[in-house]
Amino acid sequence: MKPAPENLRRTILDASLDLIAAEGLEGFSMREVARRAGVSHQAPYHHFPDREAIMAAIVAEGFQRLRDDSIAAIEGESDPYARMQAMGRAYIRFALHNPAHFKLMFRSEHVREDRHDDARAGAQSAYDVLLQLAGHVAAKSGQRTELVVLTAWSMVHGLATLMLEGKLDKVLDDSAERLAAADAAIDLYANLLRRA
Amino acid sequence: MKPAPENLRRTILDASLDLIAAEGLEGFSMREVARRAGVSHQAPYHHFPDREAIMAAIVAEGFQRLRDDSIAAIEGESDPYARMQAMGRAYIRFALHNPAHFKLMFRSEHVREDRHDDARAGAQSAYDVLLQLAGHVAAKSGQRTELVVLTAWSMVHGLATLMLEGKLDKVLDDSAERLAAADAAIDLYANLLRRA
DNA sequence: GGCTTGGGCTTGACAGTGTCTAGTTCCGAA
DNA sequence: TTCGGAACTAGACACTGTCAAGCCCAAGCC
Repeated sequence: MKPAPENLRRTILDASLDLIAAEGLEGFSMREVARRAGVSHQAPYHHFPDREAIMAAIVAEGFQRLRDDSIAAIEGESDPYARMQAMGRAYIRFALHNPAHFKLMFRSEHVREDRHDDARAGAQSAYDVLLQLAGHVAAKSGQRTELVVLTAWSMVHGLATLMLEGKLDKVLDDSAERLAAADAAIDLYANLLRRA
Repeated sequence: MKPAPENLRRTILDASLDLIAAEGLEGFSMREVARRAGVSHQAPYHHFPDREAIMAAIVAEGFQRLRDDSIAAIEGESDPYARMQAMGRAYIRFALHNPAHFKLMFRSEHVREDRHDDARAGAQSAYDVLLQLAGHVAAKSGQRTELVVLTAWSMVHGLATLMLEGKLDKVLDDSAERLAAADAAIDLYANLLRRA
């Protein structure tokens, strides 16, 4: 009667992703995940030590997807500035299309990366892409690499966060307008750097 | 025997602020607040309809403090760019010195501003300061005001958020280094705009 | 005076949570 | 056939936010 042997772990992760996508981050609960997976409230504990471990696994997958999206986005471009802009657009789109997932990836009280190697490794792999791009931009613009990393990351992360938390809703009505505004901000940043 | 008539509301807010400062945002609970205020677990409900209302009141106070800090910081400067930089530094310092309070101000799942006039008004009053500064910067730099608002706010908010969530810990060790890096990022942004 | 009203507070309940401890069931190796 | 362990269930515990009653006391009115 068992549907398949070792896929409850995967089922739990998928149920978790569905749950936060549908109900938001605060709608996540071990027991609701178990209910959606069709198992007892204790079954998930056989595959994850605790609630945070499930979230850490989700965070790791999120960073891998973000990294993949970023790489796919920059492939079409050769100019360092254009590549950086492409990555920024991918970052914003990932955040706006997966709001709860994105939030979870950046909430240290939910997943403390120092105790979850998978989450930390995922984050690092996405960071590496940014670091490499920033190096080329820094070389061309004459800025320090660390400062390019810091400003570029902060810019797109701030855009994403403010939009996800609704802080820009009063000035940007629909999601198309938000995307356009974010792209314009990214363009301005890149152009300022280009002409530095 | 009553210490004073109508100060339990204030006591509850102070207890809440102490609690999140000490235990973080996730350490906040109605019952712990009541315990710290020395009253029964239901007493707070006599002054606030629910948990979210306490948080909304705290958020409102936070934005007022942020606004005051910003105004105090820009008073010493006359150049529009310098004033914008001063506000950015004040923003970062507020966030780093009051991490839980700052996070709460930007977490829409905890406080939905559309149902809490006090929180919305507080946020608006801080936003107004930014809007005015950005107007002057836009006039001097030839950029659109909305784009200056968006990029400046996103930059400092991204800096604050990434630092608070520990995402920059691996590259910025202590808090002095973090402050210096944030200031450098703000300076770079302002200087890029100056020479646009 | 007595009586009512209502604000401020307490007590007790309820459903929901994360997680601990004990089972139970089943399958493969000895 | 027995054993062992992996996968899972069931029950409990302390905690949460909030609803429903009730208690106490001062103010207002007869």
